[in-house]
Amino acid sequence: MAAISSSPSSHPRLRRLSAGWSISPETHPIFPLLRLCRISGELEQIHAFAVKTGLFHALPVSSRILTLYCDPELGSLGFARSVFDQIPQPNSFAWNSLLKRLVDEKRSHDAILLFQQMLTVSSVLPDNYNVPCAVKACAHIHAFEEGKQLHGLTVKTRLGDDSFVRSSLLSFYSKCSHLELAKKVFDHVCDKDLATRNSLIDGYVKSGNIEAARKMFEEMPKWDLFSWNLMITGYSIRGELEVAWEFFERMPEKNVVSWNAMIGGFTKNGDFGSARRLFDEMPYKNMVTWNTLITGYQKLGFYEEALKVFDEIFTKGFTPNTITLVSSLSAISEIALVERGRSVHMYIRKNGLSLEGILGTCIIEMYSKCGEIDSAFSTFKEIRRKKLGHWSAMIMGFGMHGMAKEAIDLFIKMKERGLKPDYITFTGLLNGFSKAGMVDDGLQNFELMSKEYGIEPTVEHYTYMVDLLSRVGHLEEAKKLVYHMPMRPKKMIWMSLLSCCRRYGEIELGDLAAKSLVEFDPDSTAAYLLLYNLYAAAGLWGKVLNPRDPIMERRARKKTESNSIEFNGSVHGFVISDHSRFKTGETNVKLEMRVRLNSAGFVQAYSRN
DNA sequence: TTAGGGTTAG
Repeated sequence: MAAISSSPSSHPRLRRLSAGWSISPETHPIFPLLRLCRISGELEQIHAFAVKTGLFHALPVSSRILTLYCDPELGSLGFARSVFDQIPQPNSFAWNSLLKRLVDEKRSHDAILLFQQMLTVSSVLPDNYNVPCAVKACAHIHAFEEGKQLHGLTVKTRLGDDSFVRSSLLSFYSKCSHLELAKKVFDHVCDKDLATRNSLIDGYVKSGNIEAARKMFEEMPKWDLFSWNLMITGYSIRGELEVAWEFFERMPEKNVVSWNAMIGGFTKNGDFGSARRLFDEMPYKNMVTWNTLITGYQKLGFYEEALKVFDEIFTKGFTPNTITLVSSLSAISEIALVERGRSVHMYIRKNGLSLEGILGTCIIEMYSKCGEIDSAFSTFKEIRRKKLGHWSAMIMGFGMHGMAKEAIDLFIKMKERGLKPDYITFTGLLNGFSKAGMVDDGLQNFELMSKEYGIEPTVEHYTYMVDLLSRVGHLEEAKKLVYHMPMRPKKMIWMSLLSCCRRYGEIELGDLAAKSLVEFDPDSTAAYLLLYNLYAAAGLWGKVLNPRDPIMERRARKKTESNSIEFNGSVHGFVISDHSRFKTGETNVKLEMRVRLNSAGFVQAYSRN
């Protein structure tokens, strides 16, 4: 209540009001005053006045005050919540306002909990205002079971006749990828309004059925902005940018979402020139605009470009949000720019942003990938309420640094805290076993994962298992695993196998791995280098020099590939070389990258400050 | 005129 410190008599309108009005909530002039309230300072003064005069005890007054605090322009969520807690028996307006604010701020779990709390501790019933909010929260986090229960509730209470309730359910099923259920809800709606139709279009768009989306769009009696924006998104997802552009140009009115959707279409399809042109031309930008550009660059591997845009945000007077920081940290991790990562960490700390969410996970991951496992661990220890993501990121960090013992210890502690590991946790753990060459533990946990936790191994899990088996020379078992895995092996699997074949002189299997590697990437320099080393190590110079060998032939037209790493304030670049030795020079970089680079025949080629 | 559903960034 620190904000309610000013005297109620300081406000001219309040001075008049406090002069002896009897407290009759329905007719009291505080109501027109509340309606006129536009800025937080005014609201705080009216609030203070209501508390001091006892008017706040009247539910119509307190609920109106709360509703105003729930407006993001007038109050923070924390403050709204504390005002809510001051109301002994909140009415439906109070519950619904707070619920809406939670949903708008994407606090979906809290919103669902609040709705449940409302049903159990208050006499407020589910209605056509709060049910759509609760359904929206379920849609956001894909809480399918909870959403279905709400659907059941609407059937029992006949709330399903309401168009808001219906469209929220329709959108929920669309977002949970149950389009058949969405269509079922849609077919039962008598008055199909714009939002209802748009929800279904969204479902079609997200499931890639652009034809159905277009049919629906064309059959609509009228469009508004949402419909057009959905079509732009739909064609962008399909990579049909010309059609997306047609919609963008044809629409009678554009808003920031239209521009963002079109920019997103360009970035997703790698046309950064058009994306940037549109970005520079648009009349108004929001944080989604900036994030669209940053994530676009980051996802396609243009990390430095992503970080340039990140810097630009500050010069243009915008404030990065969680998504901006997540994407930028991801770019920083990929190119291991630890000093940049540290400055983002400082920014987070300085601005009081919590590490208890995804940002904590990103910082741990960033330090781990940049080789600073100690900083990663001290960040991890700093986080008070650790979530599964933090544990998994730290296990992954230890894993990639070959610190299998630390990874296992953490895994055990995590389970002791009652947390259930997920597929990411096991990815980190198996990576640790593979780096440390711990076959028995690796195999045991690989089995435990599906048997005890019901987690089906992904291609990453298989990759680390193949890597582990190959490293210790169990090449036949590794080969068997590759042939028995239910999905197509990825490039890394063949790389591991091939590099270990060199070490153990397994020419035949190495040949096979190299050919499979080339199938993925016909210009794979790594395949050539690994195979070259394999033949050379076995003294098979005839094969090395055979110009008709399709793999060896690539030597002549191989491209120069480069990578970089920041260490001690300098950026160190690496290019692929014919030499298989990895000369680290002065730098003693503790990174798994070093191991990978080594096996792929990289050498340090240049350094710049 | 105290409260609600559908679009863009992870």
